[in-house]
Amino acid sequence: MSSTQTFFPSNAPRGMVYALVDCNNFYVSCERVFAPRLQGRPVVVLSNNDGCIIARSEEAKTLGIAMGEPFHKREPFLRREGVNVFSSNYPLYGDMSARVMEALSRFTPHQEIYSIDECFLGFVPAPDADLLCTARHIRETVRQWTGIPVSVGLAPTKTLAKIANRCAKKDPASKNVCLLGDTTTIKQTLARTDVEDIWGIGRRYARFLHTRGVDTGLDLVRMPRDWVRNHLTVVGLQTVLELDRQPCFVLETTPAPAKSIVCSRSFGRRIRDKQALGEALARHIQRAAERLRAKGLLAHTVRVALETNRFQPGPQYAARRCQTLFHPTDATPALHKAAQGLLDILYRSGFAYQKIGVTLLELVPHNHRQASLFPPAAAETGRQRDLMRTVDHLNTVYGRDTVTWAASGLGPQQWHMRQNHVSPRYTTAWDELPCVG
DNA sequence: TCTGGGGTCCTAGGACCC
DNA sequence: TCTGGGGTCCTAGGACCC
Repeated sequence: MSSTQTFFPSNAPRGMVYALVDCNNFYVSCERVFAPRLQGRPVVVLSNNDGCIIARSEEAKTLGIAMGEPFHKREPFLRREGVNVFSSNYPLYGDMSARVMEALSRFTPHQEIYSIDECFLGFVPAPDADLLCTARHIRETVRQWTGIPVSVGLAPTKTLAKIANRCAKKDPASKNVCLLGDTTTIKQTLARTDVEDIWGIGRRYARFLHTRGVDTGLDLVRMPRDWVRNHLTVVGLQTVLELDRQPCFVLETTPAPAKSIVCSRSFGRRIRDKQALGEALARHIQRAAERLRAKGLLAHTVRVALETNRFQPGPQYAARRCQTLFHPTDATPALHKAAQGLLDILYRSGFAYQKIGVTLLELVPHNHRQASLFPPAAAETGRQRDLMRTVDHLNTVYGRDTVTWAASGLGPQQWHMRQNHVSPRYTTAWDELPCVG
């Protein structure tokens, strides 16, 4: 890549127009749909384990509550200010997300669901007025159908669409819709955008860039390409090209197959005992295997990671280790056996553990089982598959963990996570009805 | 007492092979 | 005195995202 500048060429061809639709304060908005009394009041939603604050209403932001703050440090303040606090309720948010995405799919066949609360849409180029009209229509439709407010940013690349979306959210005059179309507008906007607010520039890169006097998007796009490549890797280079209106990130309309499945949780309180760690690990394996089967995949490698609380003073311990299986599998018992073997190797007595996690790697589609010199007996895998299918079916119909493995513990679970402020599963609570008994 | 979880990608360095 | 070089695989670590 040469360092020749292609800084806003006046004859740049116009390709697709990208829209980024982002739900405003999504988790908070979901809670508000079912509790309208929360409108206009400060609301926060906590991470798993009630650890950090991960979503804030505008009113909560105004109170000076930051993203990612530890809940326990802020709890007295939140109480004093009368802030409404919710544990995260992913079944609810997932369901609301699906409704939003369904509404968006009506506007174009070019849709990339980027995250639980964000979606890229692709449109053919059109006059600015028409694009803005479509954006407003999207906003109204989603609000009407789901109750969720969204912002829409439009631009010639995904990275610029992200910036446009940010403008749509921040500038009240925009009414949550913003188009970055012509060169002048893009340039002016980049000059007002700090590098840390650019998609792909995280905290570390931002700090580095500031030390070099690169403070805004406009500063960044003016840097020599080789310099960017050397200091920010090829990914950073793509980001810079995108700021320069050259699309590098295309619309991924079909989701790529998963490459890994992680299941990992902090404990509600510290665990010293290997038996309890084993039970928590067994539970993670169960979850991970369920997700693996739901995706129609087999895992070839299992990884277990174990760690103590890195925020505590004194000696801490963290370790992880993989085991590759002889045959890829989606059977809970085989994955469980591998994971427990890894725990035996990793466990050190005398530590207070904070977290254990499992990762399934080298995932392959289950119908593409690689030809093996020593294939597992067909009858055996058939029986196992039937068993797993039955377990998954029962758990789907009668609720999570209706059928479970003894290895995950039958007594009270000292490792269970905290979740003290959870709202009802308004839209998916059927699996908790008393008739299940 | 209490600091999330689930992902992806890139790079560097070591081991090993020919 | 001289001590290759290129390819691949693996792992760890670092960076980013939501």
